Amino acid sequence: MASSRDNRRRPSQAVVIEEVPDVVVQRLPLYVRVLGRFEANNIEVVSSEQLGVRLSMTPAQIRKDLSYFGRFGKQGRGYNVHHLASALRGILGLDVSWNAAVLGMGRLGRAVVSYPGFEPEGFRVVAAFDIDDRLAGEEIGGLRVQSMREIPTTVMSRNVKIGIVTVPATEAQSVIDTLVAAGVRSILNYAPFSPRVPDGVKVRSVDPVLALQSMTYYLKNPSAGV
Amino acid sequence: MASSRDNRRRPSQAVVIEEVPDVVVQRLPLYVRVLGRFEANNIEVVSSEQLGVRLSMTPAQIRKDLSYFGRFGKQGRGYNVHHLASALRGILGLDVSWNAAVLGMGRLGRAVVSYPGFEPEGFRVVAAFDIDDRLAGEEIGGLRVQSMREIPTTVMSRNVKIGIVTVPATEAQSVIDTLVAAGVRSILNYAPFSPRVPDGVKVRSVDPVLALQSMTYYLKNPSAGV
DNA sequence: TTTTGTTTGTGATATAAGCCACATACTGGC
DNA sequence: GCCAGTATGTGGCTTATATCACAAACAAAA
Repeated sequence: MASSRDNRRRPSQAVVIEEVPDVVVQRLPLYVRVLGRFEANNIEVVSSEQLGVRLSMTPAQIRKDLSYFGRFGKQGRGYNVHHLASALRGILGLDVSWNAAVLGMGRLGRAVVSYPGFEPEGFRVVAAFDIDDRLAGEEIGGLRVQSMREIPTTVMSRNVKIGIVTVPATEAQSVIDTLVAAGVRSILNYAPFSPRVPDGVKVRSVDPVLALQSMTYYLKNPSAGV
Repeated sequence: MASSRDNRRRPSQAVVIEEVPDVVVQRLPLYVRVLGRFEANNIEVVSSEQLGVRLSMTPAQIRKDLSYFGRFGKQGRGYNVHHLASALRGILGLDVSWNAAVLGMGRLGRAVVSYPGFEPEGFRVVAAFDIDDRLAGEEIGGLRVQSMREIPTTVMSRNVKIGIVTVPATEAQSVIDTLVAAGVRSILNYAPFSPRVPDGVKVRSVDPVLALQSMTYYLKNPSAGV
């Protein structure tokens, strides 16, 4: 029945950029990660089926997600691992380095500054701040700790694009406000609270306690959630 | 993969317990947290409006979520803070303590074992394991490190309900399989990979790198995502 | 008691996300 | 060149999630 195929592409005028849902954006790094594993194993081609198995998701979802950004596969064959991986890295901006500042030099902040997992992924911690001015001047993980008052100037001078917030929950909102005022638009929040930020600023929270607290529901109630 | 075998409706089966969506369960601890703040400030009554402001969500959503579990509010007045908080703690199983084991005694595992944020919330790390048997016997954060071979017996004997996985990504799946085989049904995963677990097992992953990698999309493409 | 001002709880509705299924396109074998 | 086998890309449908909007319930004031 459906034999009408006059849905040809219109020329690139009136470019209505289809908005990509945030859920999709959040999954892209997942794809980059497994593709990286395939690359490391010298596998040249993968299907959405294979990716789906690795990621516990349906092949259809992977294909749909990718289709927001282009056509990367070949029918009957699959995706070229290297080609797709670098395309996605480009889309996500993972082909360049990003500078971050850590806010809060307590136990957690120190751990983050010396965490070896950021650098290889292109995230560079280039500044460290603490509320306690007595810490200022001390050196932690190769960085001189600065006063929070220096946030605006340092964000500018060191091209800081990401703030990593490790202060106590009570201080976190004001630190975030300062960051935002300084022009930071991406925040990784470790403080156990719900940040409020204006439009145009993205926050992602890391909160293991919250994760545990929602799992106990299923421990207590095993019949739920399959 | 997801083998749903028989999707036919059973109209005769009247006892359809309304399943609570996982998104809702994941938000409950958020409510508990803000209610705790209100409690600490000796505020006795809050409205869904006030909660919504603190959590950056709509009042309607909060009310809908709560309605899955009962009727906790009074029209024209709002919710009794203490009453609602303890009701939710009960629902989530946060009124009792839970024992956890940490798997992997590297940098991250050690940090987790000595992280002071779990105990006050009722999560007790009662066992520590490492793949490297040479570590076995050493004491870290007051716990004797055990060989992974001891997982089944220790999970039983110490009533471990939660596994906290801090081994490298390459080892993580096999460690999780072992945990699951030993009867653990809640896993907090710090390893940068996508775990596969059978039905009935819950996993939540903590993955700061993934969070950063999805935010760079918006840094690169500021027009997107409001 | 009645009225006014709130705020809940929830059906109904709107929006978003996920999945199916198939036409289309490519590969490899013969 | 042709056929068999395979896997993409996507329109359309289904399912899940979020929001709306309003009757019901309560408090406080008159």
